[in-house]
Parts: sequence; structure tokens; C-alpha cells
Amino acid sequence: MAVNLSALQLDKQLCFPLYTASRLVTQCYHPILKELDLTYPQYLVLLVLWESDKVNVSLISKRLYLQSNTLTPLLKRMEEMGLLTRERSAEDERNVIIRLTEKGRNLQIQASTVPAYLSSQTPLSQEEFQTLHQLLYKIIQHTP
Amino acid sequence: MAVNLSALQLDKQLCFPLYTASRLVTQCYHPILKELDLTYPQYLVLLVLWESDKVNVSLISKRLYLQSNTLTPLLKRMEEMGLLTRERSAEDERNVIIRLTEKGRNLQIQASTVPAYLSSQTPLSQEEFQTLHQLLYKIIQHTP
DNA sequence: TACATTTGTATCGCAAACGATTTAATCTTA
DNA sequence: TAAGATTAAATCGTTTGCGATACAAATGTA
Repeated sequence: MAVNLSALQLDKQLCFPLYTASRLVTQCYHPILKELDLTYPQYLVLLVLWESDKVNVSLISKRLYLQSNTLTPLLKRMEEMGLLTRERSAEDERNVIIRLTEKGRNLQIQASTVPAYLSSQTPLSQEEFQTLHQLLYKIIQHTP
Repeated sequence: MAVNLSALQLDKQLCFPLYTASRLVTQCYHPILKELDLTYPQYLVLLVLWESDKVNVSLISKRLYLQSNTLTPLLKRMEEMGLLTRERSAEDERNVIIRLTEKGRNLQIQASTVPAYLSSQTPLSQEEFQTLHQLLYKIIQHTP
């Protein structure tokens, strides 16, 4: 079989624009999250907890597609910051239950301006946004 | 102004599917790049060099949207692996010139199967691929 | 009850990513 | 040409992200 080297061009890849757009968009979050003293993955954890508090690490793992070896140190840091508590479940001691503190809950009000700020930074129309959103979830749900 | 907390739902964000799809797709690369003994960002650097060898760090930085504090250790590692050389330019000593070695050049043949493997993993049609590609570049080029 | 397996979490080590800062070389311009 | 600005790359410190591994509790099974 003939070797096709032209497929190796940077601008033909899907991975590269995905990776780059993700990094650049995350960078856009940086200044506004800095005011809340949060990193981007910490913000994602809070998004989960604001929707459903008092969950184990597994649930956060499933929602964010992040493994426990990533989440554990992240959650410990957030515990030190006073945003949440980590406590072994009494019923099933394999579970560690994460609960928002008062401080963690209150942060939701301050964070409520974040999505609007970010969509104001986006060059996409409402329709393009929807299309992109749908295509990305298609990839996410397909990937094992 | 009333505070709108519903915008903080995880599945309404654009950032999150972008971030997750990027991570999951990069993970798809892992097994095949492991056979070439490359990480994903190392593969990206090679994509640049296979297109244009003998370039300074700045050019790689511009093409990949990565800063020198990310690239310098990455390139040093690749130098230790014997994939490339790093040498100060004689004309302008601020520049460090990156050149592929024989080994680095030869890797292109082995890597030529990577794009086909990955597009076989993708659930997207040709048309969806193009749409996604275009929307992502719209974001990339818009972001400062 | 003893033993193996599964499940959930944690630990370790490495490679990115990036903000902030530094160093050195080159360019500008007064 | 000397002072200041700019540019290129490197350094430092912190946080992610993940593979590999370890470990304890819970569950299944002989």
C-alpha cells in the first residue's frame, strides 16, 4: 500500500483544533475564575455539586469524565479552601461523600455571571453554538 | 438584576463538551502513539516539523498555540530521545533552531497510519467532520 | 467460614499547560 | 553610540491528567 503522508498535515486533523479550541476557551475562563479564586476543573466540580450536592466521588467522576486519581487531589485542595467536605459514608465505607460548605454554596451566586460573560466572548451564532454542542456530545457519547 | 442560576448547568456550557471531547479524543490517540513512543503534544510538534523542518521555537509556538514554557521542556525531551536537535542560530542568537534527525524524519512513515486509524474511530460523517472543523477554527481564530 | 473477585478510592510518578518572571540578544532612536 | 524597548527562549512554581499500582471494604462462591 502506498503511504499517504498528506493526511499528516496539521490543518487536516480533527484532534488539533479540538485540543487548541479547548485550551484557548479554557484560557478565556481564567481571568474571571481567578476573581473567584477557582481553577477551571474546580469550577466544573462546583457545577456538578450545585446541581446535586452530597454525592460520592464516583458520581463526579462519571459526570465530568475524570478519573479518581485526578479528582482526589483536586477535591482535597477544595476541602482545604473550605469549599466542601469529604467524609466516608457510614453505610458503605468505600464511598467518600462530598458535600458543599456554606462558602461553596454561596459561590454559586457570584459565579452566575460566568456563562453570560463567556458566551459574549464567543464568535458563534446561537445556531452554530447548538451545532457545535451537538457534534461534541456525539463524540463524547461515542467514545468508550 | 435577577440572578439566573440555570445557566450554570453543566450540559448548557460550551466549554465542558469542548474540554471533554478534546480529552477523550486525545486518549484515543494514546495506544497508537504509545507504539511510536510519543505523547500527543510530541506528535503535534512532529506534525509541524514534518511540514517545515529547521524552524525556531517561535514558529512551533505560533503553529501550535503553545508557549515557550511548554515547548522548551517538551523539545528538550524530544532531543534526548534523538528525534531532533536544538541549536542556537549563529545569525541571531536569540533563536533556537529545531531540526529533525534521521530518526525523527523516519518516524513520519510509521505515523502515516495514525490519521486513518483515528478517523475510523470517529462517529462523525464526512460532512459533520467538516462542520466541526470549521466551527472549531472559527473559535481558534477569533480568540485573542 | 475461607478465599477470590469486584468496587471505590488513594498514592505515586511523569508529562503537559500556563502565569509570572528572568536572561540575553537585538533593534530603535534620541 | 548609549539608553530604553522589544523579542526569543528559558526558568520557576502550581495545577491538571492519567497510567500503574496499592489497598480496604463489600460481595460472591465454594
